[in-house]
Amino acid sequence: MLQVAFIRENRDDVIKRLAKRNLDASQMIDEVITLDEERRQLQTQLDNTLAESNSLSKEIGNLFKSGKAAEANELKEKTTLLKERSKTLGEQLNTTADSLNNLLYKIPNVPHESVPNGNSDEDNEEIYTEGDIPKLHDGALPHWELAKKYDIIDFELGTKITGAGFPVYKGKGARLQRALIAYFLDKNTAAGYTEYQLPHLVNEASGFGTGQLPDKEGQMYHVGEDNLYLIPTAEVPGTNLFRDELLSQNDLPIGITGYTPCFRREAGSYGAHVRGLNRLHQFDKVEIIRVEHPDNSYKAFEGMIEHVKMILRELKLPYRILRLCGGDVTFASALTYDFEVFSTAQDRWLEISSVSNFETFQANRLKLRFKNQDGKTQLCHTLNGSSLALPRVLAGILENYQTEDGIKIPEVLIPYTGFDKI
RNA sequence: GGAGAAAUGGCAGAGUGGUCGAAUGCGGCAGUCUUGAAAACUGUUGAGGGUCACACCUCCGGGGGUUCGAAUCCCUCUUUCUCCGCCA
Repeated sequence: MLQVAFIRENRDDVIKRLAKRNLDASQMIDEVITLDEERRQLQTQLDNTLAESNSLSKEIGNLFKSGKAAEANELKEKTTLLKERSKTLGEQLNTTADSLNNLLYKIPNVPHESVPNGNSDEDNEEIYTEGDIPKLHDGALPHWELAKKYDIIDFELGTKITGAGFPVYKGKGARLQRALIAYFLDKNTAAGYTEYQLPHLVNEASGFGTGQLPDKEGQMYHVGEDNLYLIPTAEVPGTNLFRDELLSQNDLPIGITGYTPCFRREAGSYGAHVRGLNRLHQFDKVEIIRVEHPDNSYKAFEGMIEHVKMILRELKLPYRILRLCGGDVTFASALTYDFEVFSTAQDRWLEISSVSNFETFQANRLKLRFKNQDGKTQLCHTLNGSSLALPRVLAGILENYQTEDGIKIPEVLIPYTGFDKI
């Protein structure tokens, strides 16, 4: 959520920058400013009322002590009126503050200046490509056919025991999955990220902290009896680790990584685009999360991009990087780069990583702050990225590494799989 | 699941109705000393709102209540610890 003071001081700029998201926020922004003024006014009135009754109370105490009970009782009557007034003002203040907050929840982050204009994923800007697209033999198959042919992933079995979008990995498929998780975690920890094992269910406060609530409630699985949510990404427990924290400058930067399954209710549309591993209700992902000094966050962002590039280079997968346009960048993010791997047999790019800088947007909700050099409290910047999401990497490997007599395993993974061919 | 105890600043930990936003220690910051560092010493140091700046207001796990006045008393919820039960 944006900071009110920032909105107040940069009204025109905020509206202009939000327009990049094809959002005319002028009305909302003005309402924020009005509500905020109202809130401050009420706060002042309440403060003054309370100040008055505080000083009366002191006086009464003193009078009682010096034995002037009659005078004290006289003053007591006065406080009744003040009490009523402060109660009314308090209620008004709460109402106003609630409306202000509800409105703030609806305003997305202001995009970074480098974010290109555009409406949809078609307007994203390709900024980098690497790797050769392999020439496959005749009769090369998409990964869901390969999965069946080599009996490594069983989609029907998943449907039987749970439902569509919950695949069952078998034999070498399961082992390859585990190999990828271990390999990614090793790469991330070697780069300085601390490994965490995080809960797969989170409470409501965590959902609010990273912005899944209140708006995207329907996208998470909800365990009603205990009012918990299945995580859609490790970003949620991982970032909420730092909720309500006041760090010292020396604690920064913080980098953590963790493997979790991810659960998403709205897994997507229909047809070939959601076949196989392309879109799932449950999938595995290794995530990297950073908490940074604001001055350093874009440098850290570049570092994360380089890190993911290095992994894809090692896996020898052809990929490209997109800078998401204003219409496609997610609600909380100021700048997002997507990584896509080329899935040769499907002849299309598949998103495998999304790296974002949220600047202070999440930190403001989380109350994640640090003491800067001058001893002042300041909001941190938060960032995260997939490093990496498993299913589509797996799809890319299966499709790009297929040969007429089996699927080869990328060299760097062989120590993890213990076999070099499926 | 049952019984008991507890929740206070970045951390540890005092504080049982007004003089408490809160002792003390640690940590942080600044300084003295030192070639430099450490140690020692001195000073400083909670968060949020509000203000040009002050004033002022709020916050002692969350919510409610008693009282002129609550960290302190009462109710309730949550969490933690100890003991018992169950258990991978």
